[in-house]
Formats: sequence, structure tokens, C-alpha cells
Amino acid sequence: MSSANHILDAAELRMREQGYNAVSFRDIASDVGIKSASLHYHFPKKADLGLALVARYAENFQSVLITETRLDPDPSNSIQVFIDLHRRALKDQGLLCLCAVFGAEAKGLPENVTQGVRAFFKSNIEWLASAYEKAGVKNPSSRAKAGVAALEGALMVALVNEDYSVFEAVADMVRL
Amino acid sequence: MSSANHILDAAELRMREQGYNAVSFRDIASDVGIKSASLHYHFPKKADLGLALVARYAENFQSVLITETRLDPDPSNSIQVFIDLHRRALKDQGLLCLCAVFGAEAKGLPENVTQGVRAFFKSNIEWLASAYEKAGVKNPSSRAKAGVAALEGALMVALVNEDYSVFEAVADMVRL
DNA sequence: GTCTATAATTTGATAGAC
DNA sequence: GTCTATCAAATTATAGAC
Repeated sequence: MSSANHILDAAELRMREQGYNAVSFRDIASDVGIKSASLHYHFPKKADLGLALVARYAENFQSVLITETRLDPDPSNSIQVFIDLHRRALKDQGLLCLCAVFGAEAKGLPENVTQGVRAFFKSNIEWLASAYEKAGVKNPSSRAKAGVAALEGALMVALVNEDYSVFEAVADMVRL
Repeated sequence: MSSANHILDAAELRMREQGYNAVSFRDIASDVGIKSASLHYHFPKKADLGLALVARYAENFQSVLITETRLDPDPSNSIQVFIDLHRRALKDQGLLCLCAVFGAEAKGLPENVTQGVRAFFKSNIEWLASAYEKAGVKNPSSRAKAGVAALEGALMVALVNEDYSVFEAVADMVRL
């Protein structure tokens, strides 16, 4: 894998655990096994790293959604895939959504990064609304907004309280 | 008002906007109109300030819940009061819940602070579960977990995306 | 309780060799 | 691409005067 991706992996892991401002270039460089000065070669400013992180995260998220609904385009499967993608962050990674962390810190981040977070939520809402609409649900847009927000909150509370049942309770509300 | 409370007010405002690690003693002291060294008289370490913040926030939250449900102990009113308290953070203050911000940064905070956040969510879940139970709802505990998590997520997404309808969509799910 | 002064450390960032 | 060396600024925190 490329150095840039290796750096992004380490940065994403730490920032999803601790937040943007708690993580330093030295922390990330140490995880990767290089010096912090080398990090600036790939990402001149911390804001560049933050922006690249959100962009990669959002692209990957959409990519997984599309890939995993290709074989079964049924809307109820699409909704299940969306829920499962969040569940995996919780149970497989033990991590919050990167954009939930950054969203909570929005006013303390470079403006570009916050814009990326907004775009992530908007595209997720559109995607879920489309599934609800195909399923014939009333107010698909409202339900999608509620679903996206509820799942993000579920990850946060479930992780902090170490109680996965919080997530399943929300998942039950989001499902058809 | 006491100096300590004045300091807590300034710290809470900034940290609910930017997160724990984005806010320095100098930022807070500047808001209050004193020097950062004076801040250490009231809160020796930053962890002491963080802990006091969460404790005060949780106490105040419970206090409002109790006060505003005293006149009308009907469970549907209790649930509405719970929702309204979150809506006020969003619409009147334009702020996230302090514990949602700290919850998102949990692994980057002093351990005591994270414990306080956990306690906040647990007592909120208990309070809401009690209201659901009195209302005769099935699985009151699960619904309460989902409701607390969904409302926290709703504040975050609504604020980042500047779209209050996200909050109302969640509120509709949480209401009876 | 608040101040000045300052220590000790961390942080984001740059210059230049290899 | 990565390193050493370094810097300027910021940050948490303390000592001691008022």
C-alpha cells in the first residue's frame, strides 16, 4: 500500500478514537514508523490531512454501499446494508464514524473538513431516502434524515457505554 | 455568579462548539476576562475542569427534567419535555449536547471525564425508560436507549448540516 | 483571587542533506 | 521520500508577589 494510505489509516484510527485535535503529527508518524517531518511531505498542513481523511472515508463508504447492494437491489436489503455498515464500525472496529467525531468538533476544525462532513451526511441521507422511497415508505426523506442521525448517535452511545444493545435498538427503528 | 461558574460557562460554550482538546485555558480565561494562571486557582488541572463541566451539565439536565415534569407527571408529557430539552440546545443555543461532544472524543479525554459521560447517558436512558414504561410501551428500555442515542445524533447532524428538520424527524420517532 | 513571570513540553511546520 | 535539525508558537502548569 502507498505511504499516503498508510498514513491515512493511522490518522483515521487515532482520530476516530480521540478526535482531530487530540492527535498530533508525531502520534501518527510514530504509528507509521516514520518521522513527523516526513508526514508533511505527503500532507503539508494538518488541514490537508483532515480533508484527505474525510474524502477517502466518504468515498469508501459510498463505494461499499454500492458494491454490497449490486447483487440484491431490493430496498429492504439496501437499508439492511446501510445498517450493517454502521454495525461493523461498532463491532468489528470498535470505532465511531469518522464524520460523527468530526461533526461533534465541527467548529474546531478547518472549514474544508467540516464541509466534507456535511457532504458525507447529505449523500448518506440521499442514499437512504432513495431506498425508503423505493420501498414505498411515506416521507422517505424525513425517515432517511432520522435514520442517518439515529445510527450516528447509536454508535456513539453504544461505544461510550459499552452497550451494543443501544445500537440494535436503533437498528430496529431504522429497519422497515 | 461565582467565578467558577463563570469559567464553567465559558468552557462549556467553547467545548460544545469545538471539542475538549481544541479549547485551551487561555481561550477560556480570555472569554472570562482573567489570565490563564487564575484559572488554575479554580481548576488546578484541565481534567478537573472537564470533570466539573460534565458533573454540572448532568446535574442541571436532570434538574430541568424533574422541574419541568413536576406539574404534569403524565408520561407523554415527560417524553415531550425530554425532547424539548434537546430541541432547546439546538434552536436556542445552537449547540450540541456536551456529553455528545465528549462521547465522540472519549478515548482522548481524561478517564474521569469519560466516566461522567457514561453516567449521563445511563441516567437519561433510565429516566426515559421510566416514562415509556408508565406509558405502557413494550420494551421501554430498548426504546429509551434508541431515543437517547437518536436525539444525540440528531443534534449533531442537524447542526453540521444546518437542517433542523433532521431533529424533528428524529423527534417524531421518539415521541409516543 | 488575580496577577506577572516562567518553566517544561508539545505542536505544526520548514530547511536542507541524503 | 525520509531523515536530522531546528524553530516559533502554543499549551499545561507552577511559584510567588499583591
